[in-house]
Amino acid sequence: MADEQTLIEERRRKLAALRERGEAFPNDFRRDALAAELHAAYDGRDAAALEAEPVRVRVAGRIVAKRVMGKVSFLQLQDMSGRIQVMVQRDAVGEEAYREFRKGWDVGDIVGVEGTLIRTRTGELTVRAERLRMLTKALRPLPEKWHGLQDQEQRYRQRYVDLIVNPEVRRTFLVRSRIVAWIRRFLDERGFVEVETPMMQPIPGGATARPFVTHHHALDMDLYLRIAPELYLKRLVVGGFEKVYEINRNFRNEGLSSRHNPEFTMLEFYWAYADYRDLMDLTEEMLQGLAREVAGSTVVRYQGRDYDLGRPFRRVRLLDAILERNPGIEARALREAESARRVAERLGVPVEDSWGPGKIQLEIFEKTVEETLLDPTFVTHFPTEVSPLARRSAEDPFYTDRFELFLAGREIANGFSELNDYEDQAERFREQARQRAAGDDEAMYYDADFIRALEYGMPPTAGEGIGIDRLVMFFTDSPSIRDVILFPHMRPER
RNA sequence: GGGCCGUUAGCUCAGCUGGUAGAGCAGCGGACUUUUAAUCCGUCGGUCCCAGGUUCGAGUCCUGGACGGCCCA
Repeated sequence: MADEQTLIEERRRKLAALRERGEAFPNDFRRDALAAELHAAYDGRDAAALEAEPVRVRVAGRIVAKRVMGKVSFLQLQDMSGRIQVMVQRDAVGEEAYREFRKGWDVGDIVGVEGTLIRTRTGELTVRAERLRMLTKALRPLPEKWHGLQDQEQRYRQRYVDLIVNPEVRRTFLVRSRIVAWIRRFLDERGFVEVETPMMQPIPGGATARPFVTHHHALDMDLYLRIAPELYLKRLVVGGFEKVYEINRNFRNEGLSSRHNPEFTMLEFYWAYADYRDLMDLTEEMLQGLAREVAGSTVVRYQGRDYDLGRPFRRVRLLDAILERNPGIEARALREAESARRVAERLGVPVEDSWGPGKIQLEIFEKTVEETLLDPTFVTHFPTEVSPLARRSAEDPFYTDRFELFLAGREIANGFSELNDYEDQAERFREQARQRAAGDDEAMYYDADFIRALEYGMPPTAGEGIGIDRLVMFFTDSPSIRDVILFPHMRPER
């Protein structure tokens, strides 16, 4: 009796008996306590104190352990808050109920228990049962109690099982929830307004990435799942939402990896009458606050290394970061396509013929510098060529007033002073459209309505995007993005 | 897309140079009135990921494929 079907048959038999008695799926049990609440309130009370002043409780949850001793038995009950032990004595619940409990209850079932708090001989706070209720009979057996569910594939495909048996998984997603809630509070407190903009867009914009396409039947037109909310949020800044943000999903049609899921969560916020330096200051403040909230300290351990978010983050220009990492390169050589290409080739960085010096600089940076940036670092002044929505630097229009924040070798945030010169923006769109026509399917589309919006006048504004999933990875010490997404994308099961 | 690794009972894992597949947990039957991976006795349980091939004989060797993990692009 151990292949899966037989185990299920066995439980089906127990369920049939419940149905016969009309006790199969009751909905009238009301609990009045959670496991964690009981521990918090009574862990300090010894056996005598609990006996002197009896505390009656009703708890409910999933059976995660069952230890049958004879005429007394023990259960571990797991609810949303944690675990609490239950003691079932034949003489306390009656012979019939005790028999039903012994024969009919399995690990995995969801039950309700009414009883009194006691402390056992070994000192564990325990509900001594007086009444027992089967609430939901489980048909399928749970994975082994000691090792839990190890198989990565099954953990992702059947996250519900993973959550039942691997407590650290639940913790990760609780932290995720706290991070998002904390960020909302942080922005709300500073006067930012949360909005929701289209997930389905006629023209995908705001980032360079391949979009997913879908079709609207009534309108008979293709729509794109958004790759970023940026152009809509800036329309709102035009409309007078001078501090605005959105936390929501983006979709990008690219490969899967431990750092990429086709849908991921992004915070984007826009702040009128501010520039990219204000953003860096705010970002520092946000991450330090988050660290204190989530880790209890500005020193956070990730994958065996300590990261100190308490000190001001390093700020370095992209060009300087390249030169620092690749000694012997002449800065001037990177300003012109021909010579920049030769530098890239010397460094073993493959480049395409269509790339200008800006794209080549970015590529050299990504291939030789990015993963070395462990401690939080703002890399500033990205080339205009690869920043079609960012404001040019006043001192050198080859670059923009833009930064990316790197942490543990990964890009966490991307922000810049927004381009509000509609003529420059129109020209940048035209350049993107040219590249698209030349075969770059990540290049942007010309968005005429966005230009029209800018022509009404957008105040000088700074805007930033922060990848929530990567942030959660960092704060939960998770090596893979799949560990912080409840249902990561997988190929279909056979 | 490429390289490496993995897939054996519901779960966690063994299985050597090829000789008809094992353990623990879970299940089932029994003992046991304070257990903590409870313990003890007995017992059931297999599409060895799939399809070919080599061989007297394949979980094991070869080829192809599926899915997953890690690394690279």
